[in-house]
Amino acid sequence: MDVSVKGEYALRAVFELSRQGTPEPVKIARIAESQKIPQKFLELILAQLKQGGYLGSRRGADGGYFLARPADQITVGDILRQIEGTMQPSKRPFAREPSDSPFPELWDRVERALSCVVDRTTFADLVERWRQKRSQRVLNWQI
Amino acid sequence: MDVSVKGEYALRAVFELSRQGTPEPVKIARIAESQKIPQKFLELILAQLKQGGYLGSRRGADGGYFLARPADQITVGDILRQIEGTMQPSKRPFAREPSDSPFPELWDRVERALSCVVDRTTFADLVERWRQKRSQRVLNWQI
DNA sequence: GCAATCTCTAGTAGAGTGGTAGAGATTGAG
DNA sequence: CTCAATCTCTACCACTCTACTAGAGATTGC
Repeated sequence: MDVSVKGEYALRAVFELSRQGTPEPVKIARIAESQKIPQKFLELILAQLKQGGYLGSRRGADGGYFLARPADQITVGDILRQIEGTMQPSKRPFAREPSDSPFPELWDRVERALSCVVDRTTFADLVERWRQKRSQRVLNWQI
Repeated sequence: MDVSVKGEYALRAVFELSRQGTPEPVKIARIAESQKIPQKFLELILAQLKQGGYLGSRRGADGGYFLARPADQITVGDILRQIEGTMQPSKRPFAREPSDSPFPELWDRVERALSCVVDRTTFADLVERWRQKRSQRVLNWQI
């Protein structure tokens, strides 16, 4: 019942791109450094996110990655599903399981509860919360 | 973001014990057969659930496992946490992560949403729903 | 042309998953 | 007391997955 490191890296990378807010491409090396992600691993992750249509890229000098759509139209759930495959708590065939088992319904409830959080949280939300928390901290600093 | 086969086996085993409702011990072999779980694997799982205080056992002829407390006082979350260790979506130290990351708060929300389902669903609930669904089916059958 | 960048294919060490095997301890019945 | 049935404990193992790393190739901007 957990998120892989790869999934977390993906979220942090998209967060990093959302935070800039610019349409300018950001280099992999820069994302890797500022989010402390192994660069070669990040390359694979970003390619997968592009594959899913969440990111775009440009090669060559001045190349890099950028959001394929505005940050308020990409959710945490989008990214997690793209990277982790699914978010159903139990995705087994289980042909052996008696057909009147109470568990499929349970997994349904779990998935809906999960969805309420991850599919309603966009990266614009994350950036906003992060800015608020940061300004709060700076305020305390100044007092 | 999924539940291991071991976790599912544990839930099904506890469900099986809850379903009987009797204080009589049930043999491992019987649970294994009726829930289609490899017996030797189930032995390990049941021992772990006993360790957690959810089950009791008796050895020898007429031995077996039984619920250590009433089915309405054991939740799905109890069993999953005992078997899977935790249910926090991200349980990494991540000392490298900047301290103002928006993700710890996100994981908190996810965990609370998850908890709303699994920590409020007891095995008594599961048995009740299962009985209702079954009686519904029998009704349709008879028409 | 050439340097900087993304892209594609492979490989890989180590941990985790889903079991299996077998001897030992405990209990109830006769 | 003995025996059979059962739980208990320790070990082992094949396979998959995770979290990377390596390196050559394709584009682009200057």
